[in-house]
Amino acid sequence: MKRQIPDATVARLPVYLRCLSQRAGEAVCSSTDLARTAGVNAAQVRKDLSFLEAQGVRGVGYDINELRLRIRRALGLTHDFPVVIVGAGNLGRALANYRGFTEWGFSIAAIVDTDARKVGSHISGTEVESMDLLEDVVGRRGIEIGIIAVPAGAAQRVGDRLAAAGIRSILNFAPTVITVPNVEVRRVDLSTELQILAYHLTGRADAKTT
Amino acid sequence: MKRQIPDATVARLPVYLRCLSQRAGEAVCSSTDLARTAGVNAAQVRKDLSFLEAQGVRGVGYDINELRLRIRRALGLTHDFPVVIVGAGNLGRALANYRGFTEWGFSIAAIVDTDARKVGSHISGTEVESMDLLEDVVGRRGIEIGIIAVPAGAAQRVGDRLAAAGIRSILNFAPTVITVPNVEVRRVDLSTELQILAYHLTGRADAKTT
DNA sequence: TAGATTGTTAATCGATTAACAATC
DNA sequence: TAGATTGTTAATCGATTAACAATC
Repeated sequence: MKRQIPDATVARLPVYLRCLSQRAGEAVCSSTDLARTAGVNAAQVRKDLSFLEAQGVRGVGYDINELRLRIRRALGLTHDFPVVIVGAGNLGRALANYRGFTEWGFSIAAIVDTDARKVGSHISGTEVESMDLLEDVVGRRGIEIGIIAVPAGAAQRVGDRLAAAGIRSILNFAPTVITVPNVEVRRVDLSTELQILAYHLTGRADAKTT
Repeated sequence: MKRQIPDATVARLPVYLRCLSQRAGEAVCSSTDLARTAGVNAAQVRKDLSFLEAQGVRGVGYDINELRLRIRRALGLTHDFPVVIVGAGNLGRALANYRGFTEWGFSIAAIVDTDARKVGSHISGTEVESMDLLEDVVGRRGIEIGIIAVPAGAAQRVGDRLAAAGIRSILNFAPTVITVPNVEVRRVDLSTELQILAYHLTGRADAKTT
């Protein structure tokens, strides 16, 4: 069962969830409405929601609370996911301070760093622990998701250690491509995004001169 | 001319660029090689590179320096892009400190914040200026790219102001969906990424119990 | 020449979307 | 009933990839 939600849909579900949270007062939302705020096609929304066996009401729309619940369930956000943040630099701190974590069912179970001066300090209520404890902490606290927020040079090594420790999903913020077999790695990279924007800037400049 | 590079290819070019930079010593790289490090199919690599009129040598591979140049040119990374960072909190600081900026031809032309206590301080050599100066600074320094690193509640307003100031591309790090007509907006969102990982974790858990 | 690898075709696959009957 | 909106089909579009002739 399950599993047949297309990747493209899975990538959009969190966006829908976010848009729906932003409509507190309202009780019902049409596919057209949701499509507009999410920036996609209305047919797309309906198609996506059909994978969740979402029950819209013809002539009315979707019950917002019901829909949010279904999306969460489809994404597997039914229990808490403990997360380890590796690296307590600027980025690691920014991530740890992001309070959206708990809002969506993720919790910072550990922050580790190699820098002895950082160990023992607290970020957003979590104590920074020694990188030496990584495997220990991951195992003991049942952590399944690792966030890499270390310099590029250290990222691959961290990825390897996370994998060896039993982590199954990695979010890599280090500006480098890492390879970790049997682990789902997602990369978030500022310069990649900037470069894509640059392409479109250039494209539109061309269009103007044409 | 140009413009006919598919979106999917454009999104991969920065990855290739990154992978190629990581192979300093070497002079030549085959599509199979590059595909492995980039985590894609070798035919995909060749197809992508064919849009750049890249000249590989049969039986040998691609000249790394030549290829990097072509990718940069295709992406429009031929001149410097001044960037404004809006928000000098944890995230804004992390972004400003990221030295990959200049490496890829982007420069931090301004950092602005509403907090008077932050104005005047320096981040990575750039002075934080008052948010009131946003439009002024964007116009005067010819800034085309804006990075939003403010709390969710302020993001839409910042987006509107950036657009009004003439910005044509926005990278939105605020955990909210914003709508800005006629502006290319890309969203980078930690919780979206985590939620996608969560889906796959759940999926694999199912697979194991089956 | 033999081995390797490109460039490109063509088949396949997956994702998007217009359209409309069903129905609240 | 009339108006609105869903759920789904089917057409279209775009992206991926195997395969292989070309050729270094």
